[in-house]
Amino acid sequence: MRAEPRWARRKDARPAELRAAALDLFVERGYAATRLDDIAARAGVGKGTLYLYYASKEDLFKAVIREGLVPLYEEGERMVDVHTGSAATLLRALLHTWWARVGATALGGIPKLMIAESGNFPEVTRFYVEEVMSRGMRIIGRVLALGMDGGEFRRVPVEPAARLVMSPVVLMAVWRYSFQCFDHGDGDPADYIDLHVDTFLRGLAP
Amino acid sequence: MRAEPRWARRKDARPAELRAAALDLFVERGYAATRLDDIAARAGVGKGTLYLYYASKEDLFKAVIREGLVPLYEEGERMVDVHTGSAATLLRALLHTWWARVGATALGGIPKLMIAESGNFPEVTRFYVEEVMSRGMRIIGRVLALGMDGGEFRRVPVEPAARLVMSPVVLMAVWRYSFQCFDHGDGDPADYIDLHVDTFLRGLAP
Amino acid sequence: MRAEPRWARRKDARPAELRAAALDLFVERGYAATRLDDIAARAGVGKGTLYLYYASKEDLFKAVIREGLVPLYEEGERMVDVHTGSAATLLRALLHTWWARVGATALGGIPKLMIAESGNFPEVTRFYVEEVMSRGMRIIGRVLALGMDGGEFRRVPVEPAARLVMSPVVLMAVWRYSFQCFDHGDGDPADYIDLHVDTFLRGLAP
Amino acid sequence: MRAEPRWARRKDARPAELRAAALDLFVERGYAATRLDDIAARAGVGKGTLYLYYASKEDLFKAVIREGLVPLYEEGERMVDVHTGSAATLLRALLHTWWARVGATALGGIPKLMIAESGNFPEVTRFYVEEVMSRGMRIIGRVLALGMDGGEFRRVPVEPAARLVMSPVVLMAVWRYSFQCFDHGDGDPADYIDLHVDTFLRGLAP
DNA sequence: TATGAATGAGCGTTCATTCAT
DNA sequence: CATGAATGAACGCTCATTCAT
Repeated sequence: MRAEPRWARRKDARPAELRAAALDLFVERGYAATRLDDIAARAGVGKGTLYLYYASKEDLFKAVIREGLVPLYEEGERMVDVHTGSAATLLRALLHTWWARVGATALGGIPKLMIAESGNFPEVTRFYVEEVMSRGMRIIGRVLALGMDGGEFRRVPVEPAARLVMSPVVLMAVWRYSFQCFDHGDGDPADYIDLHVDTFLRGLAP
Repeated sequence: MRAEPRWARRKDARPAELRAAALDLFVERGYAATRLDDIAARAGVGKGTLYLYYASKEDLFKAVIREGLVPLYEEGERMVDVHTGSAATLLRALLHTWWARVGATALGGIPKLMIAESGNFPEVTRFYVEEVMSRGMRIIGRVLALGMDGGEFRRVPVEPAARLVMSPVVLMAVWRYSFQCFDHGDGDPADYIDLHVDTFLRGLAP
Repeated sequence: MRAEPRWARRKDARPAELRAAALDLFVERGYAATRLDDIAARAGVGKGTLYLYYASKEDLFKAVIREGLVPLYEEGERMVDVHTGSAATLLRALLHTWWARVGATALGGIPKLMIAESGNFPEVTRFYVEEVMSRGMRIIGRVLALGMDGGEFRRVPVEPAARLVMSPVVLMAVWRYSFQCFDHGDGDPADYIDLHVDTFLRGLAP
Repeated sequence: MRAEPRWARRKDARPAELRAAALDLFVERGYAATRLDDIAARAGVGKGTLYLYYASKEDLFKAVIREGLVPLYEEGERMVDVHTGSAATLLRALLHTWWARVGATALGGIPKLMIAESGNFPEVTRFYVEEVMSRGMRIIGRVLALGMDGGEFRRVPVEPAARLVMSPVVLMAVWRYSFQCFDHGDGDPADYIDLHVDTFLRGLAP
């Protein structure tokens, strides 16, 4: 009388599958324009099944945001914790890693999604700002402070500078989901990031 | 011997008033979540009045985008045409002007709006990409090319570099409409732009 | 200081012009599907002008019905009053006259219109039934009674027989406005009426 | 061990129930003046349920027409196929049957409905003319030809004669739904049909 | 657990009616 | 008299949510 492993596995995986389907469609069409029917269909379940895992459409949206990026940022913090080389190297690594883990994956849609829906979900927006955005900025800020303290960078206000660092990669991720199909001129994201880091590091030279 | 009937003035001004009200609400809530009732109420007219000027909600949305930024970009092009000083000065002036005319005004919501709704309006997205975004990039690109040709900047690929220039200010405008109320740490936008230009110009020094 | 004759003439003619425009459109599209804008446009006046002559759409509809056929039926009654020849000849003349004056003109749409809208306008339907339909039946009935009294026709119940007489021509008028464009097989209405009268009179031979 | 779920039975029966409710109201008030709320209420379902079976109000209307009379006309054709007695007997039987199956039932409203709405639904009007009206005429026409070929009737043009046969019964059905409540003088429909057939057959005697 | 038929509140849109000109 | 801009009640249609199976 074993439990059925196949079903059990599906049952455990369901929430993540549902969130993945929801994220895809929310990012593509926006929250309001996405029908639960479509999310259910994309996840390969019936419409009612959604309600076994999430109490409402809004609840599903919140879960998409909450479960999305937080784990990755913990990894980012560890990267800074254990780093021993130059701040410049770390900065470059962090941006490339962010792109590989977020910008180039479906998670890259989350910033676009939050930008679009912030006005309608104050509670989850506060969560996103505090637990994701600010946290990311703090990671970058730590690296900048490290470099400035070590004489590697000239002194600039940390928080605005951290925004300068993140802006190009965040906006590239956002554009990727918004204008990619109409914008035929983009080269390799890695090259773009390197150009950005090169220029920024020169700009920060003491 | 009246100068002109009150109505005529209203009739001429109405479309712009309606677009302004629509832009405010579209930016705040997103296209789908904005009710025409609310747009009409904010514009101080009845719901049916909207349909005297725009054939549908979609039509109104398109007008908001189409009539919004194009005139300003023509002005930007003229700024480059007539400029005589250094490319660095021009670049700084363009960004500050963009912020004053777009980022700090209601028009600053248009990038956020297009980011959010691009998936649902391919036609107007194409327009926005071609007539607004690409045009803005071309303006910046001309300045960068100017500086590189004049030995003021080191040689870098123009198009990605133009993106780097615009990213922080565009994203600041987007954030202003999305996360401002939750993000208590931002300083003066002008300072932020100056920090960006300073760093970027140093980074581009030959 | 004469009154302006042109205007005065227009002013007097307006109600009839408006009713004519309304009849055309009511017959073509039905009452509910006809917009007052269209009626006004067809009559060549502004939308508000309609309300100078008729208090509401419903009022206009009632006028269309009330002013439409009544005068013609008075003429029909006189035809019977003054007739001296055989009942058969009179019957044939009445049907041909009805077709010429009603069936073949715009007035032929009134039966279709009343059939369609009777459920929504009980008051005007009662008027139509009593002042138009029943009156027409009474005219035909008088002719039949004349023929039966004179030994020209065999005795049959007058009222149902009168309906039999009118049915083909009324239905032809109705079809003309409903199915004409899809029904390519109809010959000359006059031949149809003659066939009807011939057959009916034979059928009524003593 | 249930035979079948209650829902399945309902699901199969629903379309016919909805069409029946729609026919009643369309006939009573006309297409435009009938609200979907009322149709749903009469069918005992919620408003949204309609859209599970018909894509739009127009679609429902078309189904009402398409599914309404066609099966009956197939039966009519079989009656002619298998008949062996006189054409006169067959003609009388066909009219009485038509009245019993169509004129006296809710289906009798369909001719009224098509008359009223033909202008707004060209496509379904074409269907009705070709698959219902013309087909009915052809059935009657076959009987007339039969009688003429057998020497039972004198020779007359078949198509107009078929219209003469149908006009009184069709118009009686139409009137039943339009003027019944205001027209207090009608006797037994069967008597009316008999009078019609008697007269018409005498009129067609060789 | 999973389903999808059923629901009805909500919104985009239309159009008869009003009224300032 | 005549106009047409403005209005808002009304209706077709959608879709998040429920619940019997």
